[in-house]
Amino acid sequence: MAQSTDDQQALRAPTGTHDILWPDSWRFEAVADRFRALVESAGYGLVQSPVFEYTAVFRKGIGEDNDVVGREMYEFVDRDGKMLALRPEGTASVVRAYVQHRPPLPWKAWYLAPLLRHERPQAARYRQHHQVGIEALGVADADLDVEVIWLANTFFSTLGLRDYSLRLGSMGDAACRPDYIALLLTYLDARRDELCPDHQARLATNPMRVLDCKRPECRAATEGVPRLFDHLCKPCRAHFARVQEGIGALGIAATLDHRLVRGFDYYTRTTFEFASGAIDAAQNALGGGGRYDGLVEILGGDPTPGVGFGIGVERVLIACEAESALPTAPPALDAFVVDVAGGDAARDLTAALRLAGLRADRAFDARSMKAQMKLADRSGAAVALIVGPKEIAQGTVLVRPLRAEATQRAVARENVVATLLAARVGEADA
RNA sequence: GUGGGCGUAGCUCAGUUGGUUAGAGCGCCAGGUUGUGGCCCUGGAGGUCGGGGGUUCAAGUCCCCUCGCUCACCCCA
Repeated sequence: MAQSTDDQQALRAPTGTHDILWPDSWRFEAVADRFRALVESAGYGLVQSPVFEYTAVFRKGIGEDNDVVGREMYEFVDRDGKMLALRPEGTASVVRAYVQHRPPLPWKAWYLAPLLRHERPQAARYRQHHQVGIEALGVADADLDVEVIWLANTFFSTLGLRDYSLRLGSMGDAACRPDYIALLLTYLDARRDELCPDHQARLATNPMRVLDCKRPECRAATEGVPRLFDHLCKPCRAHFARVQEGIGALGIAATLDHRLVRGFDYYTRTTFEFASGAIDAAQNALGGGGRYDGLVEILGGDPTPGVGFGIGVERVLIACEAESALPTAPPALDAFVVDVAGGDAARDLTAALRLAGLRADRAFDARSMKAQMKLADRSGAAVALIVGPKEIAQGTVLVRPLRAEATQRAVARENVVATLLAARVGEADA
């Protein structure tokens, strides 16, 4: 089983991981920045938790009967003999941090975190991906569920995405779900032989997952299955109704789906999932979440309600690409210094420009003027600042526009920074 | 964990029934212009043909194994 990595494969990114190079990395940052601005506008603060935790955090939080914990988690024993796991999911870590530090309630936190799961990679699914998410603890009010869903929806819409949809469901709570599961088991036991093999085996451990099965045999067998929506207890029914009312009032379209059973054990009441219609792959879920009123207690805290979501950044980027929704041009340089007089000017000018808040780069290695001009052009800079022996003698710099048909002109060395700053302000006003 | 497809230059690919020193476009470097980018022209660098074994006078090409990538199932963002 244990295979050693040979020299060749040891020198590439591990299976299912990808380097994100410039300028793609800029798009990633742009998405993250939009998310930060949005959730901070709603009172959420950044929480940074470690990429690894004691294994128990995930085993207890997410539940043992789950592939993410059962067979996909990167687990290891560290040099002190501690059982650790790389974070496969965002919520458990954040809730653990809450339990450990007891910040005042309500506590509204957001995160951007790499998640690691030993899955078989495929289109739009990787062993390391990133999620942005929020978790709000200490509030049972359904209006907070509405706020959370609104934030996810608004994130997508302000990115410019159009082709996505929201499914909404309720998982009930400790008062009504056991009764429903008993009802469900009665129904499914009579049709056990019609289910797919996986779910015949899973009836004992997690019967509700059958509802989410895509196989035709399970679909057919659960055609007339009792719906949890029809068996919610009174408080759950009122909560669900208030959530629907709230998102409807905010103009968010949702499809009620009694088969929406999300993967983690901790969900209670509200669950939701956003899927993109633009992603040309089997994996098209953008993100999802819900309420988890029992999770804090499971992880050792006092009973505390919670609700949140996680959104896959890579999936959002794929959707943006498919819908041409995100600008792909990174910010360009303001100036590129071409120095054919020994390099002192390039050294000093770039330092001065950067200190003034301008973006500036230069060539090295005393390359030919032609080579330096090519680099200047390729850099995307607005102007080339040319310094040769003649300019040194005159104390000037040639400012040559690269993006427009305009003539170059000599500017006194000490006025270069001010000239470029003025030009940039002029552009911003235009 | 299961199944399908694919591995030739940094990238996208060609390579004819096995037959000389393995090619193109783009990109990169240099020159054409001894002070000027883009367009054009010329030249150059860059390849253990994923790796190993086998068949053969001869393997990028055929066979086996292996590694990797990729798509799908399971599951998940």
